[in-house]
Amino acid sequence: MTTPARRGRPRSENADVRILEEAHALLVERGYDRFAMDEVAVRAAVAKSTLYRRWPTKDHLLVALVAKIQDEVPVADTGDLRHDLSVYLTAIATGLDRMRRVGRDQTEQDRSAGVVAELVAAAARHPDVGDVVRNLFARRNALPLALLDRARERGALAPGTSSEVLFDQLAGALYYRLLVTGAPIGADYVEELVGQVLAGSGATPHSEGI
Amino acid sequence: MTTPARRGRPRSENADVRILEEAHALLVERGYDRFAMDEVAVRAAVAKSTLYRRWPTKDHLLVALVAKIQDEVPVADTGDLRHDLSVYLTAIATGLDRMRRVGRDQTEQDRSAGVVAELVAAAARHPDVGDVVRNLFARRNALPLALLDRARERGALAPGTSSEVLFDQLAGALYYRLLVTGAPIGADYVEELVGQVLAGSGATPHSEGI
Amino acid sequence: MTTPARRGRPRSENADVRILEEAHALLVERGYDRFAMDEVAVRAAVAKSTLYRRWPTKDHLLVALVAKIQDEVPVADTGDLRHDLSVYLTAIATGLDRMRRVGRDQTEQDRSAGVVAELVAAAARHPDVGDVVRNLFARRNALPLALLDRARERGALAPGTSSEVLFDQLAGALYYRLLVTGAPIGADYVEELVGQVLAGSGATPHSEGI
Amino acid sequence: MTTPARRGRPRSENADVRILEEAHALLVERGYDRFAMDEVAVRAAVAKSTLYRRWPTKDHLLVALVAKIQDEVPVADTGDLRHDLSVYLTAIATGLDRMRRVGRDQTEQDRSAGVVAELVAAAARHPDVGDVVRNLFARRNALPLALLDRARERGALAPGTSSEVLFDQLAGALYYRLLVTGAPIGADYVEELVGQVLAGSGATPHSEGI
DNA sequence: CGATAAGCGAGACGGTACGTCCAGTCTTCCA
DNA sequence: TGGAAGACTGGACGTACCGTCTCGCTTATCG
Repeated sequence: MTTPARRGRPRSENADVRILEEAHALLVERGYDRFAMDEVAVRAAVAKSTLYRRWPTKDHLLVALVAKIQDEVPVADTGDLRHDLSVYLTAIATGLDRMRRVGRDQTEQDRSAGVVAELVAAAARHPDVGDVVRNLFARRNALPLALLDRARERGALAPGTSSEVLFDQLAGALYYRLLVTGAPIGADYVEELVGQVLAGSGATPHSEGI
Repeated sequence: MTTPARRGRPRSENADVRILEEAHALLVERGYDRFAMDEVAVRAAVAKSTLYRRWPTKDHLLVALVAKIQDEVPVADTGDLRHDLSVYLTAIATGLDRMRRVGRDQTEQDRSAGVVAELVAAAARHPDVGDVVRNLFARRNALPLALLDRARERGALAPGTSSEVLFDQLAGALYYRLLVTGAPIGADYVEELVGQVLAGSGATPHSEGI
Repeated sequence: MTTPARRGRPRSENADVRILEEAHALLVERGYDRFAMDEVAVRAAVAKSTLYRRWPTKDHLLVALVAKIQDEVPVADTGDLRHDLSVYLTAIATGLDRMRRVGRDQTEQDRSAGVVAELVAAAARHPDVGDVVRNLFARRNALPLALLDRARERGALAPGTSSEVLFDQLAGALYYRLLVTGAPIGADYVEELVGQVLAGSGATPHSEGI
Repeated sequence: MTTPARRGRPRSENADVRILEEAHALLVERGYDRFAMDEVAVRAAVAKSTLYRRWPTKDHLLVALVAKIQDEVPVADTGDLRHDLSVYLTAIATGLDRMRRVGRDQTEQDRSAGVVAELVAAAARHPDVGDVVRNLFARRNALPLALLDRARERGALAPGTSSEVLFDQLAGALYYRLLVTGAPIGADYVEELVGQVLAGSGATPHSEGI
């Protein structure tokens, strides 16, 4: 089972790197809507056709970019479910908060969802971008989902509960605040959220480790 | 205290009506991004300046439009919290599902968030659009929030829980599925969600009415 | 019979002027193929859409430009047909020679037909551009054609000859040399040409004026 | 003096043939401006580099192609100059008319100069293409020029006339109509043209053979 | 009742990005 | 070295929309 022997000039990895670097810089500088393909091309010293050979659309490029940037959020399974979830969700919240500020006047203290909202819209515009986005989240959520499953196995979670629904409650609340209500998502909010969600799931509060 | 007696020709109500009608039709036909102000103007037989005199931006117009369309979702307080919430959330879910289909090929069975996603992005682009959107949701959520409060008062909900956080879990889960994961939001999902959220809030399962 | 009452904002004459001026300058600087619409727009401080509202194509703009530039070549009817034709054709030849040099390195001593050739090609590409070009020439040739007609009436030309065919021979020879063979078109060539064409048309050589 | 003994793989004659065939077909299908090198390459199953190894430019390829297609127009010297010229010019006119139709909707009854105009423009763009074109015409015109010379020698043409100028009048008229005025070039036009040109050149009308 | 103010339809305008197209060059591997 | 494949740079083209502006006209209220 070998590689099918590519013909023709291979794509320049160098170009890939430069494009993504400059695209990133530009996104941070300008934000989603004032991000221009022409400018990426110029700054990456690449022809526009090279851009469009790789990504059929500005939306595609940006989604790919964000997917790449997205930090791996690690999950530790210490046995203390409440703590582990708090840590994980706090990491997510921090990441979202960083995204919210991308490309806007740092001083303006707005409650905008910024890039995340645009990404969500991009996903809504092009079915294939949507697929990418969904894959991204699926991969990312696999770990915390497994965490919940293990917790249920060792009895820290009521048997009837669905990990997926539980996770929807948690992540959903964060995204809802970010995208819809604009309410702040601080560490204490995460704490309260996790507490309230676990309360009803058969978790012995604060004592599972014992 | 009367109206301060405007001078000059008053705005045409007729125009208002025609604009919103045609805008609606166009939004349904085309979806958010291929919705063009020029076309609204032509179809409503109205000058573009008339449009922009009323709404400073395409985003503003569309948000106003959606706000108007948005059905009043009534809340009944039967005393059966679980049931009341299920009804309310199902109504929301149905509405969202309708929005999801707006402006796209009816046959294509996609999982796109459509207009809602674009609205969220519009809110992210213009602070004042964001305010409108947030107000819209605040008004709409006031009722279910009050429902939760009353439930707590009569002891159907543990005293320590926050209605707002509770509601974030419920609505959040729906929007998260719509905007992010694209997972389906059926009646059974709502059922399960409400059950799981209430489980942790000191609600006596299925028996509060007794 | 009144003007049909224009509606909407009238086209800016100012823009027209600036565009044609800058287009002319640019054509002279660069020549036909390195003439760029984008640059005209920038230099005339005009939006590209303003360009394309007036001329649907680069070719259209340039043909219109040349039509405008084209000097009126006056025709004098002194009664000396040979002389009058020589003067007229020499003027044409000079004009063509000027066009030939447009947009190229002045030093390079080439035999290129330059802009004229491109115009001819443009006329071949778009039917409507062709119409403009043909009209241009029809108007321009009306005068010399009339000259020939009058000469025939006063007996200076054989009755059976066609003015049009005669003129084809004259103008044709010039364009043929310019566009096809690249042979030089000097004053003596014009002289010889006119002499030879008239010889066969019943013109009393050099003596009509007597 | 032998060929300097090429090293390496010899050029594929096969490729030559296929390229020119497909280029021809494509030219006929599309016309000059929508003729794309990429497509020739694909259709001839040949690399673009193979194209450019042979012709440095699209214009070069097309000029070469047309030069090759260009039918040899034979000249017969029957002694009847008027007849011989008519035959020759009619052949040219027919060829031009065929070219005019190349690459366009057959139904559209246009008066476009088509490929010929583009060739002329190509010649204007690249000096060396111009050389090729001029050579092409020089070779082609050598025969009729000789015809005129012989006619003068045997007294059928006035001694003072220049064959070259005479030929400019004839060919020029045709090209002028084709490229500039768009007037039709039928058999009767050729007839009239030749008649009028010869009338003034000392040719005994219709009686030289006697 | 005429002056003043604003709304309106029409449509041009500046601005700006998008995505497309194609010419001509370069790189890789294969014959 | 030639050839096939196909990526690359470069750069213009024409399109699409947004939000603004300029006309000439209409419809109100105010003095």
